[in-house]
Amino acid sequence: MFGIGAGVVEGKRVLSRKRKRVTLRDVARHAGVSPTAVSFAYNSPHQLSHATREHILDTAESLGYQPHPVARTLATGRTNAIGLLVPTSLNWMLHDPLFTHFLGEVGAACDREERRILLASMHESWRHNRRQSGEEVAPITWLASIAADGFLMFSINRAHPLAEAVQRSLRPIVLLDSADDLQAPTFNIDDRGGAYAAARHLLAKGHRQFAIATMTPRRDGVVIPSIERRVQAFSQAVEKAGLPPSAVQIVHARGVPAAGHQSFQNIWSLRRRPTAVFCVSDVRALGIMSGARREGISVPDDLAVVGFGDLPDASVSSPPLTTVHRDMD
Amino acid sequence: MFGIGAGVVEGKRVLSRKRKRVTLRDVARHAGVSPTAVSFAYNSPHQLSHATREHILDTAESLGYQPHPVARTLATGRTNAIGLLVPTSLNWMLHDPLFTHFLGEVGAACDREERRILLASMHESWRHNRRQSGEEVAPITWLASIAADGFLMFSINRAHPLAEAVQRSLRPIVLLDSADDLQAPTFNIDDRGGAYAAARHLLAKGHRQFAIATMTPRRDGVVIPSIERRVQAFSQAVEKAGLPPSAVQIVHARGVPAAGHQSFQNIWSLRRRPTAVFCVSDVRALGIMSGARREGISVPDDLAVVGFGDLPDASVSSPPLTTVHRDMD
DNA sequence: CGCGGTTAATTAAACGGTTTAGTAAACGCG
DNA sequence: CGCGTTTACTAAACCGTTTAATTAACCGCG
Repeated sequence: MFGIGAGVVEGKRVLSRKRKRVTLRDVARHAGVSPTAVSFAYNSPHQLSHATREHILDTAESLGYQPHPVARTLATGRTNAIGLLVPTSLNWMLHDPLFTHFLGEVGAACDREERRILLASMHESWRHNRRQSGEEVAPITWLASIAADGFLMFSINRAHPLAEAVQRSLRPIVLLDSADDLQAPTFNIDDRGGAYAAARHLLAKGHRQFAIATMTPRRDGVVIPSIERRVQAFSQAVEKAGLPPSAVQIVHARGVPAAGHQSFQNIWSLRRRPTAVFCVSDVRALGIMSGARREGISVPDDLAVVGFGDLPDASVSSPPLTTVHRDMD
Repeated sequence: MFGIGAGVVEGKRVLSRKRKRVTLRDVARHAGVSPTAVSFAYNSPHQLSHATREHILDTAESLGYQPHPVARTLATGRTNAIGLLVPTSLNWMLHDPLFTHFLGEVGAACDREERRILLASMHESWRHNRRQSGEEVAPITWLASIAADGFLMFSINRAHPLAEAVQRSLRPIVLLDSADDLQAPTFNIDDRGGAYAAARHLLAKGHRQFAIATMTPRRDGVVIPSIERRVQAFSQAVEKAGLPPSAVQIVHARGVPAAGHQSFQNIWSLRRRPTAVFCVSDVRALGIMSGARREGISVPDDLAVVGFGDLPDASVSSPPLTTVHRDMD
């Protein structure tokens, strides 16, 4: 326990360490002020004299100091990130044009106010964990592990295992494209109304035999609510018009829009050949129209095709939609 | 300074405070062990006897304890997030099918290993900051403010103001869709090769007058490299074949794919009417084909249309592409 | 000169974990 | 029994900030 000995050891350490991070304290020491002063220089300049502030900032720059975002977060409680929670793999989500649209808007809103988006998908991570550790991660724990100030949840409804945990969370939540039965602000697109209008339109034109072109369902039964609502609303509208359930046939298409030709053939070869097709999205409709024409089938004479315009530049053929342009709190 | 007095005050506080977070220390106190032991119970079970560990975990659960992710990060240095840096607003980025594809793949890779994606766009935030505070944020500072273990940079090339700062960063970096002149691992798609092949194909078929259908350029001059490369390579291939620069006309289209009709008309009404169109993406090609047919123009007899298949389910009409399926380190 | 009131800067206590070094008890072994 | 090793656990330092409470200095005023 010799003072000098300790000093030497410390000196050696500093030299031997690869690249020690420059901390706020280092700046303070070099500038001959207290750590608090350095913090003030960045966060509340009015507490410092102009000269001191300048001096501190100069020192900081010459040392190459960069504030540590995580330490700052720990002290302030603010992350500057909002968590975007999606029910399945991103991979799959990006097929949903509604999601893409929302993601874009949220992104714009975020970098307008110097925030970031933290993307987390809840599906895969649960499965993974269960397998690896043998212990299932509770939804609430999973949620707690995400360093975000608030959450945006896409396509979560009451049935989702996370729904309950979310309520108990103390952080603010906004739901996107969800059944609005959770106690939180919600933004949706008028899927039902749009699909319903499309059906009315086609019925008015005299069509009596329909096909719905939608996505191939996942094996695990996870659905995309917006798509689901469109399919249901369309079917219901037809049923309400007094037609039998067989008047609507649902056709699944692999990919969009490239597989349009295949999609069309699936539709065209149905036992009860439809006179009109309702597509759950516009790209899908374009693919099918293109496929039809390659076969020499005239649209809309031989086959009427209606899309769903969920993109900002809403298409010609689509029923109206309630567009949502809102940024987050 | 009365012991009892202090106790009362503390008691009052605990009651009055809204909802104090349960910390690791609280668990330790209730379980009658040291904080270290609690930490061990979660992070290195082998250091504890089975009985103690169980006891600690039970106590933790009964108290509703959840580890604080930020504190953990501060102590360990690991964020479990990778930063995905994009050059412009997300809004705009999502128009790039290549980006969407990558984003999906990265997302899948991430939730495979319990990680998250932190999305940050560098363009808007800089502009914003400059205006607000009067002081420009240095790229290096901006980079340092992102709490991520490593970075994925999309469409960054040497000209970008961030490029230099990135090199100096101590965190690992992977470049996506970039000019490969930075010292880092890179993943690209063969844009040049694909576009070149498309041009050769059309030339071989006898076409001599072309149009390129691409995106409307941004006012601020920011470009999408992958798209840019395709346009350039196509033009070069035509030029190399001995045709004059006027043999290639570039047409900008507003939206995809809905605006296909408008796009087609723009092309068809060109002074030198082309016999073939090269589209920088597949959806665009579909839109234009659809527009052409509405006007009774036959594809490919009157007008040949070629797309660029950058989606996983590569289309019929597209030249081959180098597909990339790699997850991150 | 003594007294409030600013201003400029400091001290010390959070924030909530991890990790190194260390200790006491139990264990193995000749 | 003496000695080295393992086991189970703890004390204290650390990660890098913010912020409430406090002090020192200076100013004008009656």
